[in-house]
Amino acid sequence: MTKAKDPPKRRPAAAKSAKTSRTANAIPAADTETRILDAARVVFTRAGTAGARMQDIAREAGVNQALLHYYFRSKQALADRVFREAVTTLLAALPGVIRQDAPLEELFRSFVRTYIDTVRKTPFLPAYMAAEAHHNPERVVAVIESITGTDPHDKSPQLLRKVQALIDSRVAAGEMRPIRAEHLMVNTMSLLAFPFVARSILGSVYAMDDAAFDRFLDERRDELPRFLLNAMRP
Amino acid sequence: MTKAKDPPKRRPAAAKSAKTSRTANAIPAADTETRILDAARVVFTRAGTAGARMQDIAREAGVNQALLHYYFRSKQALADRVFREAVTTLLAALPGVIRQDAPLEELFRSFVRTYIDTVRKTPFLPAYMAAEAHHNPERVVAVIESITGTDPHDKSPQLLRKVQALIDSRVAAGEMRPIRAEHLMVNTMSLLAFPFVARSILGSVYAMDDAAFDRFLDERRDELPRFLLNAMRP
DNA sequence: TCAGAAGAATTAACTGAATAGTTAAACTTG
DNA sequence: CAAGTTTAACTATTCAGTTAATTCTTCTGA
Repeated sequence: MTKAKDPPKRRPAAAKSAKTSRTANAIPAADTETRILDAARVVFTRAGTAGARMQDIAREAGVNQALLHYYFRSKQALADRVFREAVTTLLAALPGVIRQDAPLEELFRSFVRTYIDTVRKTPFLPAYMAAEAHHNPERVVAVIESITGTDPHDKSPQLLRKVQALIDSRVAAGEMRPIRAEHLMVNTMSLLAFPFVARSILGSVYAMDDAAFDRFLDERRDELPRFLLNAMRP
Repeated sequence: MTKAKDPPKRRPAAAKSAKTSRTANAIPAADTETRILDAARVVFTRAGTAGARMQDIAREAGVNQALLHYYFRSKQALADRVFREAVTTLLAALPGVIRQDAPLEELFRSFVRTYIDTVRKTPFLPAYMAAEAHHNPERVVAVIESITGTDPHDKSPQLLRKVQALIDSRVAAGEMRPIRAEHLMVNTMSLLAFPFVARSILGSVYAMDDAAFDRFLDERRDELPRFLLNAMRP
């Protein structure tokens, strides 16, 4: 495809005195690479990898199109970079370690709060990731593998067994009713992620603007732990 | 954009005797228009409108690329047709009339069964629709409006109030705990739709193949009504 | 302290490939 | 043969990526 030379990229010279003219765009002139990446994030998350145009990213960043290639070599490379960041952010929205002895109520609340509070800052990421994952499933495995350093194919059954063991001990203690780990995990993720995935639909069909969606999320921070806890009562 | 002539399309002559040669493709030769539409459905739902190529659709249908334009005028028109069908199918997956006096258990069960049993026949539709809706939100309103004949902006608050009234009466009867209609509806749709939207992720990360997903759905038909009913206990 | 060289950053203009869409002729069938 | 259908070959456009020249920044040494 593209030539196999080593990357032409060098670290841009440290500082940059006040930009004199920024093409019809009075942005405080951040680092160019950063501006491109920000622009790419906007355009890719809105239009998807296939729907995005390099020209649109360049315009959004207020730079020449050649600069995108100068800094990121190819559309694919730029898209991969943005996608990888998105996955990283979304993985970070799940509490990494959970206190196994904490009351159920606290567990659910911690999950809900961490997720909602993280993702609401970039509310279109889940829809973007879902779309990309649908159109290009292999990419997800590759990216997760390169982020976590482990093949999710190996790790996920392990996680599943661990969660199942946790559930089983709670069930034995009479704290919750039995359920398969798959379902509890999928149910939790469904309740957390779907409203974000369907954000556009809520917006266009239910006329839910940003403010209304924000209120909706505020309510949800309280509603969801209650909902989940109730659902799991013995 | 494209020229504004009236559509060149005519109804294809009724029948068609045995196709002699079908380009490296021994399909029983259905109606050409149908074959194209089937192919378009496959390609568009997999790759999305932006990612799909007319050439791929032509190949999948086993016809010349010019035929796609002969029957459907433009890529956009074909894409719209496929998207409209998808929305129609997904709307049909929601029980239209609900028996308002039925026990809660039956209501939830009917919702879950209708949705799962309908959508499992075309398990990639929700992911496709979510992706398209995300990349092109206005399209959803337009299509729903043209299908139902009413602006969803007008109809959705009405539905919301109706559901809220139903909830309130059940709450008064001591059958369920109070909840805002928005949340109950979003929660239900989340639990139903998300596993389909995340189908690719379940497949690639959790190595869930078609058979495993089918079993998962079978379990879910029983698990979800229980989960929802429990969650709503007073 | 400043000329000017070296290299990094940026641009306008271009190229080539992919791809949607068109046309005109050939084929099929009632 | 006539209307509808199908095809091969073509055109036009869009778009990722390249090139070569230009401007900006930093550094060197007299």
